[in-house]
Amino acid sequence: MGTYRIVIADDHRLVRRGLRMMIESCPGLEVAGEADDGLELLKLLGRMTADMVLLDVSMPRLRGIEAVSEIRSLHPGIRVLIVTMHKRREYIHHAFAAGVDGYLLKEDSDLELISAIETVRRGKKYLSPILQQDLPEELAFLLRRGQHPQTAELTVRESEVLKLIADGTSNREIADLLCISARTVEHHRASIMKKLDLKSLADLVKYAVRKGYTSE
Amino acid sequence: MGTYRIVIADDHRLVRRGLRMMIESCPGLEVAGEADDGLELLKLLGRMTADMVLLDVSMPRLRGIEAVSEIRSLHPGIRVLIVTMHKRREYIHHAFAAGVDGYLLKEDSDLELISAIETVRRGKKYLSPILQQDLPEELAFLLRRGQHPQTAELTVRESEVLKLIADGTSNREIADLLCISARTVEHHRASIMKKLDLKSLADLVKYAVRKGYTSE
DNA sequence: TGGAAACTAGGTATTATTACCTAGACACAA
DNA sequence: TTGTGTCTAGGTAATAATACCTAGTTTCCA
Repeated sequence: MGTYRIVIADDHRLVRRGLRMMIESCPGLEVAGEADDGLELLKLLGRMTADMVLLDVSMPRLRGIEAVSEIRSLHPGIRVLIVTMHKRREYIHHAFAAGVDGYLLKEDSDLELISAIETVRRGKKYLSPILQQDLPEELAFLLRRGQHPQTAELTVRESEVLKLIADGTSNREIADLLCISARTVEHHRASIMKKLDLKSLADLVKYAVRKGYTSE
Repeated sequence: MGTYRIVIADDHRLVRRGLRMMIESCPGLEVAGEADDGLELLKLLGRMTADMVLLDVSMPRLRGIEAVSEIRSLHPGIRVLIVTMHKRREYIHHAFAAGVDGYLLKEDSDLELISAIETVRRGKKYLSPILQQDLPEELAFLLRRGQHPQTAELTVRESEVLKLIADGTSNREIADLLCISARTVEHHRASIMKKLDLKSLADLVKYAVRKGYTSE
């Protein structure tokens, strides 16, 4: 049997090049291809075989996390290891919910990269040691079982409120627009923050922008 | 005379590692040290000699661009090459205004990296070929002369405050971080809103994200 | 050597947000 | 039918932000 074939998907060529050098310095591992966004990756996987994908979650066009679902359904045998700069709990949740096998940070060492690849290769879940401190019990529990945690889904009403907040509308104004009391808006707001594990209005706005709730 | 000594400053160890491998595969170049944020970098430069710094502009603590001014005044002989994912014109303006010698993108190739290092080493300005298309005439003109374009309506202090606000830091916390009174932070905040004609915190956060003041 | 701009910080008052509760009406599913 | 979840809305309190002021110090440039 041959070497273990890895595909690298990251929008930065320098980063791909660096990862390739690290991986290929390791006997038994081979970089079978590179893609610079999610669509490229899917095309690539359609015309070649691979054992594992190293995936950055912040790529243009098809975003990493969304690409995972596609890979899962089209190529269920391929293991997916996220390699990213994002440390937010929400990201980790989404990733494992989408079915990834491992989650590594770009601030981890090259030794940790190889360790992550080997762990995932053996069929185990992997999470960067940097993120394992103060891991919520729920996620830790599910990780141990290789199951997927629930992702936070916003209700229709919460989405409406989120959009308005991210547009700079105050609770009072939202209340008038939606013809509900300001207290109810406050309640929705609090629910959103809790569900998404957001600490500040700034986080909420950034989340809304990333997820396309805002017009710009 | 010895090899050309380069220091790498980037908050992601995997990226540093990759850059180091690429640089060290090139005879005559040596990686003399690594730093994972601006403060570390300045400490490092204080106790060793280096010829060039490879700098990511989105590091925590001391942001890359601000670190450049420090390097410029403390170690005027050291060349600074920015290596970043940011393609926005404001970033490039800021960088050259702060006195960097070159600006490379993470999506450039490893060959381009070496080419950039060699160009800057010879005392010439370097800008990633990806960014050279539709370069505004003003910037092109100034680049040819090695002069610095005008930047930003925001002051240095205001930029610091803006970044912190957009990261979800409260006025009270910002005051503690910057060792000034909360009133002063409020003043800066108001100035920012007025200067940029922003109506809400949400607008401010979106502006900060667009302009790259935040890390994500 | 003026003057402008930046950074600092205080006063006062109003408005907004957040953090804790409780709780009724309604829909939908086990 | 008995939950579960959503949407609604109230109480109370503390904390944060905003909108108006004034004003001293420093820094830098014309």
